[in-house]
Amino acid sequence: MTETLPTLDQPYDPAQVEPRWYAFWEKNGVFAATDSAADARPVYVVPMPPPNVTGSLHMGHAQRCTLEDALVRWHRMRGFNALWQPGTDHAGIATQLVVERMLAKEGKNRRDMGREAFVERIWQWRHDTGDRILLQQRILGASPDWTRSKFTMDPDLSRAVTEAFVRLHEQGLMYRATRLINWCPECMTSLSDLEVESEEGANGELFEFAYEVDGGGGGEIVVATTRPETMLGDTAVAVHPDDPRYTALHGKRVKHPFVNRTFPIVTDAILVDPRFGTGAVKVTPAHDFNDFATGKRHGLEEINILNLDGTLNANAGPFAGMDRKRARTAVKKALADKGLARGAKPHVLTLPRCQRSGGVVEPMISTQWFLKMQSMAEKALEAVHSGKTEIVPAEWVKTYDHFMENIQDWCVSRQLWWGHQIPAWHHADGRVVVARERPAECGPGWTQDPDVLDTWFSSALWPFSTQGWPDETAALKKFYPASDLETGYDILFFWVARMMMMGLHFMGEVPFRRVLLSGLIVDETGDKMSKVKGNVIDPLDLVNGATFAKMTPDAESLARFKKAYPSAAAMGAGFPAFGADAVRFTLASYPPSNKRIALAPKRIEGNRHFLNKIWNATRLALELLGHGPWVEGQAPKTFYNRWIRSRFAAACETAHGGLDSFRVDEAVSAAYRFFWNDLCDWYLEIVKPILRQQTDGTFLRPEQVPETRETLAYVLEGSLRLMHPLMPFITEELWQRVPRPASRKASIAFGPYPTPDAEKGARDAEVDGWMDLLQEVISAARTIRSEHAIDRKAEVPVRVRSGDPAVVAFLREHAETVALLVKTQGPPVFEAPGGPRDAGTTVSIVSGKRGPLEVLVTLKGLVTKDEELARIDRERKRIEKDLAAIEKKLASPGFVDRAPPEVVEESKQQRASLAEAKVRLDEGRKLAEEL
RNA sequence: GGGCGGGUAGCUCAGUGGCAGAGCGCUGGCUUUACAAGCCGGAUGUCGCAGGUUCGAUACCUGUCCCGCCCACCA
Repeated sequence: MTETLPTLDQPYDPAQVEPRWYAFWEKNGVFAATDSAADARPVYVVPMPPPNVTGSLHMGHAQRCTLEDALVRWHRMRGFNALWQPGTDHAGIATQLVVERMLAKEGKNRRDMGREAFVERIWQWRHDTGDRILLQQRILGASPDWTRSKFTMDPDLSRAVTEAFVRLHEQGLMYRATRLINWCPECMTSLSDLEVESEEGANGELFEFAYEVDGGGGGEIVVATTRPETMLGDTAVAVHPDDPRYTALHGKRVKHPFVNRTFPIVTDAILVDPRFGTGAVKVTPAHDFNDFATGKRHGLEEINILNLDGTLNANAGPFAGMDRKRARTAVKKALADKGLARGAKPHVLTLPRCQRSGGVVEPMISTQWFLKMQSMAEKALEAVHSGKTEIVPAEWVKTYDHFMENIQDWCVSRQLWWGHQIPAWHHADGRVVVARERPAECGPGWTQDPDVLDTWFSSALWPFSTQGWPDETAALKKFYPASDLETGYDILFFWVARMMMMGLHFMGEVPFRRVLLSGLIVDETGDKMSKVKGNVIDPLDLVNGATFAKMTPDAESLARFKKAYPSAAAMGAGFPAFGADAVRFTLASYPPSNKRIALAPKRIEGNRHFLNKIWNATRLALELLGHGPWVEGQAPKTFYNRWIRSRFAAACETAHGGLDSFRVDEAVSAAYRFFWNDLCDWYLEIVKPILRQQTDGTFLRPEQVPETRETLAYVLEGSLRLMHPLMPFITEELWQRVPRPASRKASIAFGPYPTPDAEKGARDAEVDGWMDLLQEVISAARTIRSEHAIDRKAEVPVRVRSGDPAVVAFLREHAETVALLVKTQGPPVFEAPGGPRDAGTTVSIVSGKRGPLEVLVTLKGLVTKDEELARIDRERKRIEKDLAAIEKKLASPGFVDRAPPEVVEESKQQRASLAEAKVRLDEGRKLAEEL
């Protein structure tokens, strides 16, 4: 493989790298899971939330791909039989609406076409576009087992739906009932409670009008309403029993002004709040949930005034045929004409809207199929409380509980054509038969229920319907329950909760062991992405690059877009091709506790730079390593090699902990910091001259070369494996070129993953501590150079003094490194404090655990007296501030007695060190004055 | 009305009962043969506000003010 790879002398270009590897993985069967009982590997299963079959990839999908792929690849590399179950959802209303809109553009509608032709048309469309999203997932590097891909309307999954429905019916949980439901006149279907969204803060008005009291004697009762047209369905006026204003009217009737009927004034303490409005409430049992309940309490008539399309029906008398919106105006005018209007005031209300169409939802009395939820919800509640399923982050448990505890029966029937038709047959005489197939006795005179099931009904079965249920397949045995379910919190009720209930009900076991809930991706200013707002970013535009002109049709929308993404506005004409890895790495870097994830394109750019760093570091390493596998992983003896192995081990530990606890962001930052800050900034810089065997007298350490090569090869190959779940493409590309043990398989995706256990032996706190000290010395000297603007090429004498002989000895050993990284004149000198100090020597104090270190740099002639004095004063100020803080702490009553001894000890040490540092600095100041 | 989350650097966000962090931005220097998509430095914070617990609070508790989200039938 290595021979055929292009050379690395080109700058990293994801477009040249990424497409090559996907086919390679598929060819090598990387994604395949096996349901063979003989396979003894531990199983890891993640059901992918099935995207809408006709949809195209959005930021949320990209996030799903990123997080789930990271978890799946991580397990796969650790030797799990990992199944990421892919598939698509038929998305009932959403799909039907889209196709209806397409038809409308052609001047057609589904009613003219007829059900069969319409459904055929959707199948055709699905056939044309249904794979688009699957291809897009591949571009992101997703690694599900495609051979097991399912669609919710596949024959086997449809069979599972029917089976579930029939069983629920047999068990008395699925029933048909006539009650008030949510109706969307635009979609012309019923909705579940969850599909109704409330638009808060809508501006409406509270309209008041009078009903004449019937039976002579005049008198009236004034009611208030936000929906005046519903008065056509009024069948009572309710007042509070204790309201003295209306006592005289109890038991009387009022006359309807437009239709020929009268209805009672009833007393109801539940419905009526005497302080609100006029204290008298019009009651419309057929079009309001409160009024419906009131009607039941008082035995009121329920008069439906609406047709299914939202126009008024014959019960509306003179207003019949009008649209509900026009009817509202007309009713108000008619009331005014009759002298019954009593004014209106602005009123802020909450409007129920259809999740899909956005239309205002009307409560309507209707006969529908319902699923009893309470007993199922109780089991689902228990499963989380007993820990059978863990919700991560745990803060969602309360939300889950609240939903389950207050759950209402689920209206599952929809008056749509696209979906699973309900397996029930009706006879004209009212008989209903529910069966798996059309029963023989249902001959002529019987018709199948025309309704289809809520799309979420089939989704709720996903963890087991995809594995062959109701048959007892090997896959079902192997892959149920799933291990982790990852999804956005927005479908916790729609999907997760219902899977919990259905899984427990049909399988007698939770559908997954953990639920991992992620935040929602929003624009950079925190607003939800929406086409209307013009702030939607297509993830593939980030992967492949796109001009803003392409993404926004006109100048106005471009301006809106740039406002939504300030950091993108600075990118010029558009997004460069960041590549899938950079997008993924960025999406993985947000902690899941973040409910809203503000997508900052600049952050992707930063991570794209990180990929470049990996690319170039690997180029350098390959140059330093030459050929041949040196990756043995034996414990190194040399200081720097021990240090980088220790750092690598720490990174592995953090990454493992992060991935294990669904803190992928922690794995991301551990990898980033290790690779860039430890490996590139320090280790490679130090090791470069050793491996190049520079012959200028420094770093000629032939005995260290083999071990250093081995270590460099080890951490390089290891860190590529460490990062592979997070950025699969670049790691594969580079891994295929780096020296690696012969035991490795064809792809990095086969692992193994560098585990903390394997690396544990390399952790070395003492080495880490010494390296910290060395880094501080070097930084201090560099800072002096930088502050005095010493030319890069100029060499300066450096002298470091410490009262700790061990420190002096250590630094002497690493004199070459200091010389290299600081650029000293000759070898730096390390000595005990108290020696003479030349005029023109500038000093910086590092006050560490082992007492202060004086870093002296002689700058005679390169620095003025004033500059040096100013610098020393700044440093003195810092030290004084720290010293004051620590003295305050030590002086605070009780600290010495109550704080843990090691904290007290450390503080005392710090105080001593700082105090000494101050003395040294003052000495330095005296000398500087002599400049 | 109930519930949840957030308020930390100019921006996007980590974080911890013991000296406030990252990326981006800003800024000084540097084209040093892995990388200028880079390297070496630097500046920047009443950790929303007020109390409390504590030897010690940005962190824990209470209250409060903003912001966002979810649930709920107030005409």
